[in-house]
Amino acid sequence: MPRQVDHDERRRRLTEALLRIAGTRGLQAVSMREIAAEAGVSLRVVQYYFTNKQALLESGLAELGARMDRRVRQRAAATAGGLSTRGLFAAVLGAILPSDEQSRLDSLAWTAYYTAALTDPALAATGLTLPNALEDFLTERFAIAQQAGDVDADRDPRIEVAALLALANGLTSSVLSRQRSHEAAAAIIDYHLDRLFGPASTLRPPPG
Amino acid sequence: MPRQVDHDERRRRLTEALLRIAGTRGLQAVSMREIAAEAGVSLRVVQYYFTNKQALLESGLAELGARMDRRVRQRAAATAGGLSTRGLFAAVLGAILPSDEQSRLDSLAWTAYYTAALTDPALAATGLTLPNALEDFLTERFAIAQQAGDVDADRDPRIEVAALLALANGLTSSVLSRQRSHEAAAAIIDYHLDRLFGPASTLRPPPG
DNA sequence: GTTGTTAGGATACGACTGTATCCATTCAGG
DNA sequence: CCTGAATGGATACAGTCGTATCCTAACAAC
Repeated sequence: MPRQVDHDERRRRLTEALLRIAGTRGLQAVSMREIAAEAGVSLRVVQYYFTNKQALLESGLAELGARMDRRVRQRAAATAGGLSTRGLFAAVLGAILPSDEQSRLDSLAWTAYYTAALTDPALAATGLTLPNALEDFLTERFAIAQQAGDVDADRDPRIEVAALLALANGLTSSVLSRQRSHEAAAAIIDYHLDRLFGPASTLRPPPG
Repeated sequence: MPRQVDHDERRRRLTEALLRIAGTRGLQAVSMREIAAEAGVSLRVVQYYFTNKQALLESGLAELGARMDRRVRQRAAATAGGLSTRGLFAAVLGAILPSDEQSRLDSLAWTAYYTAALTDPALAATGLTLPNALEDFLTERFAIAQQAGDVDADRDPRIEVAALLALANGLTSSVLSRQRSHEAAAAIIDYHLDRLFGPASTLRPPPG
């Protein structure tokens, strides 16, 4: 075998270049040639490691999902002591909200993908499945906390969770458009978590 | 002067064609030729009545704003008797949520514009100004209702209004992706209005 | 050293984009 | 009637797009 190259590493670099473009100039600015330039390689290399533009886009979407997952776990791990239900919700919702430059770029790219998926059936198949799973998971946790008496009995778990996730998404959109700062958005989420769970008992996990 | 044509009417038809494409196939599918085909005219006609593609896109954005405004007023007018604070909020939030096929298409187009504006400074200038004005207006109304004793004194008007608007936006996004039905989203909004203002006192205005 | 596969540079193809130009038709004002 | 502006059909132009092809360099296996 001739000169061997780490294909996964090459693909990772190209995917990162793609997401950099999508986050700064939008998904419509993503072309094979732009990705090549951003990654500092030739067009042929991009073609060589991805059969299609479609494959490239799917790789970008997968990477975004992986990064989001990593952020949630990081925030959950940063919570001192065992993770309370409120801590879990704060971790998830805090991870959704863009908090630094990197997560802002990722969030922009995610929004671009989501919007594209609304009118592109090819992307819709892979891109719009995560929210439901997350909602179900959090609803279950919320219901358990409620049965334990940590939440008022008259709250509807399914509605509360759906609302919190929709709220985080709506706030994200306003943070991306710079209508609101990250801190203002985080305060709004805290305000609602306070109403649901009572005032926070421990230190807030650090942003990032 | 030779054969005279109603320019405003022509421009309106072309703008409608543009929004039809943006709502069904996305903003990236909008080209001068596609608009011409959708409107049943030649490419030259599109060029004749709009100097630029830019001008065409701005016209689409303006039309979307006008339609949204019309929907809010319609819902407000449909409310029996004088408009209560809750009625106002229900009208505005209900108008944001896509409720029929037409408002769904408009909402999709709006989302496409909003996403594009996040990375396109030309669109950002005209497109991202409405939300703030609406938020200020509703916050004022909310504060007045609170001083009149119609809302609990410990609610923060600015936060509550910002959260309601973000909630409506987030729910809209979930309705567009068919993660949730319009009815489910409307129920979530009602649930929160009930918590804020107490249970609804009058009939809910009809959808549409 | 020859061979054969892997890795990529260079270039080309047809489709599509926004925009510009050329030209024919229509019809009111003189 | 005739002239000139309004309207729009047809076509061209320079770019960019995704993709395909051709060809060369590198290097492990034999």
